[in-house]
Amino acid sequence: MSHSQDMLRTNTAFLQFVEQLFEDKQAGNTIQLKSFAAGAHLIRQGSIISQVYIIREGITKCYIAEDNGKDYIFEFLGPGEITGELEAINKGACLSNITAITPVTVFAIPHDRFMALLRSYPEFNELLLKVLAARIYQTCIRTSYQQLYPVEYALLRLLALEASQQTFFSKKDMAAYLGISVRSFNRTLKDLREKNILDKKGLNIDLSKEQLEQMIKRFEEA
Amino acid sequence: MSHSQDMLRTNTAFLQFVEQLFEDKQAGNTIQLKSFAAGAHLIRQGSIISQVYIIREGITKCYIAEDNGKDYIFEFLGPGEITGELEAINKGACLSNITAITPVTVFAIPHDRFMALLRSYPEFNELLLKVLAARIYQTCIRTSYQQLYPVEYALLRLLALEASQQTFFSKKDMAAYLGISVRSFNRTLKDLREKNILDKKGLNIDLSKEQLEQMIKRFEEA
DNA sequence: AATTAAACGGGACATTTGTCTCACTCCCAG
DNA sequence: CTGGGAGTGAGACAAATGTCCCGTTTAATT
Repeated sequence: MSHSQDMLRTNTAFLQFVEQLFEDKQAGNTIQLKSFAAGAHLIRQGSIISQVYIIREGITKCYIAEDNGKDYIFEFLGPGEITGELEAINKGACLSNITAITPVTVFAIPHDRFMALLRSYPEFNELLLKVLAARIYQTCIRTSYQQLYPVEYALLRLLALEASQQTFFSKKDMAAYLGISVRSFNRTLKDLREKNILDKKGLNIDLSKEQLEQMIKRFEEA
Repeated sequence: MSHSQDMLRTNTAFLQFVEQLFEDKQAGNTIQLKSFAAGAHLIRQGSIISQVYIIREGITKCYIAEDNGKDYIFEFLGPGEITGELEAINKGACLSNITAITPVTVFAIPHDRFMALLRSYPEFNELLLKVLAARIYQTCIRTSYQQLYPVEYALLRLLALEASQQTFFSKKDMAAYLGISVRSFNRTLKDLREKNILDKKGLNIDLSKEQLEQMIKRFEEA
């Protein structure tokens, strides 16, 4: 379930469940719809929030801004993904920023209501467990290969994911996702182009799936 | 709750709960005790397991071994920490290796039993939610500063944690925890010694808490 | 159409990190 | 006591990455 390596995470099952709750006059009366323009903050790191958001439409990025001015993007969240749940569970200040990349609409559920839902709908509880488990899973895998493989490799994976998902992010965001500077990002792109692995022009991987897998295998052996 | 930045994670509440279950003849009859010698594998990456383990005693390390021969340690798990829960929730192969650093004893609970416990004990369910949330929280924070700050800074934090917890790991493990080579680890240690931040001899931070905080602040401003 | 801000691409140089290597110590099994 | 293996420490060099900078392109607004 949702174990596939995604740069942009989505969760249809979760979205459907919340959608249904929202439709239900009884259960849904504390659930609000909210909209955010592209670039707007849904959640600000360090602030206190009293609701969880489930993304109904649009794409957001979830990142920590360090004091030295650098950002690290953990994930791009799309429809069906929840944010602010850590804060609901542990009652702390917000871990990260969430900002809208495209225009976004969300379901907003107050914390106490959210916790009550978990208790009254075991199915919902289990969906959340799966979401959290999947996040840990993904984060571990990603962190590990970003630390232990050259950037070139991580970048290739990133581009492959981007291509397969038909989504496109700014270079700045992609660099922040990889935890490197934009300069390094560009440099690596150039290297890959010179090796004829990428289009001269853009970001399209100039390889078949088989070839890409071979590339990656080669990296792993080296 | 357990938000403090720990290198060695422990969880008293969780341990107590499982301990009680184990004592209870009715509920505990499917819970086994298992022991592992130092260095033994509790869980092998990629394998299939059918139980979750809750550490009763001892220290383990949780790491991914990449194909290029490098390891990345996510966390050191101590008493009360659970492992194998991701696999119970998502039914996949094991994400990571767990090996015993010291002799270890664990409670072993079969997957189906574990999932049943979550349903029948809301309190247990909530404890698990908190554990998962705390892991995400910690992982995000750590990943971010390891990517965005110089190694020197991450290393200082690591040593401070080690000192405050009175735990000591091999250099190899500490390097794997930081995602760097042992060589870099040593080099950075040497630099810190030359700057009179560390003991000439060993790994003790040669600063008061206030001084250390100042150091870290200086890093953050730079 | 003109203006501005942001994104992009890359040169030059400094710094950081990895790889390879060798030497030293310690401990333990033979 | 002794040889081997693991852990440790560091020199020398190569490779990767960051910083600073500037010119170009693109997109949005006036």
